[in-house]
Amino acid sequence: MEGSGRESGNALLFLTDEQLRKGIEAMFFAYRGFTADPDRILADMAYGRAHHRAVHFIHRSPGTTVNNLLAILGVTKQSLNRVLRALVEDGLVRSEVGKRDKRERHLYLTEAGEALERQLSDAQRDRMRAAYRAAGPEAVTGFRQVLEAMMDDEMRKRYDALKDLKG
Amino acid sequence: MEGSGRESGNALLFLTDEQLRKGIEAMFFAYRGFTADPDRILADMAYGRAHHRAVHFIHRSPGTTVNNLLAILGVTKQSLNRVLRALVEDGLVRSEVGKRDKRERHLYLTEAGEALERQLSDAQRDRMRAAYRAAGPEAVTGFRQVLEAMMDDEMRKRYDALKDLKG
DNA sequence: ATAATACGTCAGCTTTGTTGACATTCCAAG
DNA sequence: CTTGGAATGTCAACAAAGCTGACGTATTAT
Repeated sequence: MEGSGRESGNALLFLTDEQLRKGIEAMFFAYRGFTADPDRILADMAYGRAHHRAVHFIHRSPGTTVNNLLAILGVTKQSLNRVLRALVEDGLVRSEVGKRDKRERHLYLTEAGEALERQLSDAQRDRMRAAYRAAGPEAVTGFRQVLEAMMDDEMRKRYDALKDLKG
Repeated sequence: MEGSGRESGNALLFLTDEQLRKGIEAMFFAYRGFTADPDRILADMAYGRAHHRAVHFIHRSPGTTVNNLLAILGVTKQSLNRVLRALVEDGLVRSEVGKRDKRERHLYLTEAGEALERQLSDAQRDRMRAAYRAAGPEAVTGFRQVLEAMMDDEMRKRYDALKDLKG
């Protein structure tokens, strides 16, 4: 992007259907690896991937509202509510009535919730770290660039909104 | 891997939890974008993502057996069978009894099946192509390197097995 | 002959998504 | 103060796509 113009020239040459298909298949198999470790951990409990996502984003943005979470995850409130209810009942998530706007519920992880989050994200980060190390720092930059370019506009908004919080 | 040792030195400096989390979130949102276009197309029909995967890999490896497909997709035969039955009934997939081993069923896409595959993969390739172009050729290399390093050993076997077919 | 393999199928269960309908609570505008 | 709309929660019903277990059948291998 801010690099030389040299690479833009022959970039198109590499975009054969064969190359693209490999990218598609790599994405498919890699995503399985990406979720494999948390899935294994969650399989022992009564939780699934949906719980993992909720826990992740509540940890990421403590005090986020249900509506916020809905927008990020892109599911219906009924679907999220089922997951959230289980997490609250099991004492992993705390739901606080908003002070400014009492209609809103602000979500926080409890100690137990943070512990689960740590367990799950440790596993996922370990794999990501290993992949990053194996591929090297320049690959990491490229990896992120392609992923960000691959998002829907909707998704990119959500991703960027998260970035603004802390990153 | 076969590159310089220079980059390995400062690689570790970049592996903060913050960086890793961004990678995790990028993966999450990008995968949604990755599947969004086919999902939209399939929503109009009575098909889902499972049908897409079956169609993709039958197109990719014409004449593949049910067991082969099972191993690649990583699902149970009951689950795959439901999908496959629908595709055969709808005339998108042809199932041929094996000549050497008559227990095996070899799977092929019909004309209609190929047409659907083209429609789906065109959409997905378009997005992948756009992402590749936006990110540049060096990013593409990095993207693939990280993805391949992120796969489970099991997944990588399946991915490599596919690569050997044509790529 | 017998065992193992490949495939199909029936039945039942789980997770995670969907719609639609409806109640409650609360803010804000009239 | 009343009322309309927004945010949330809940109930019911359903679908997609995964799972296990059991069973049958044809075919191949031992």
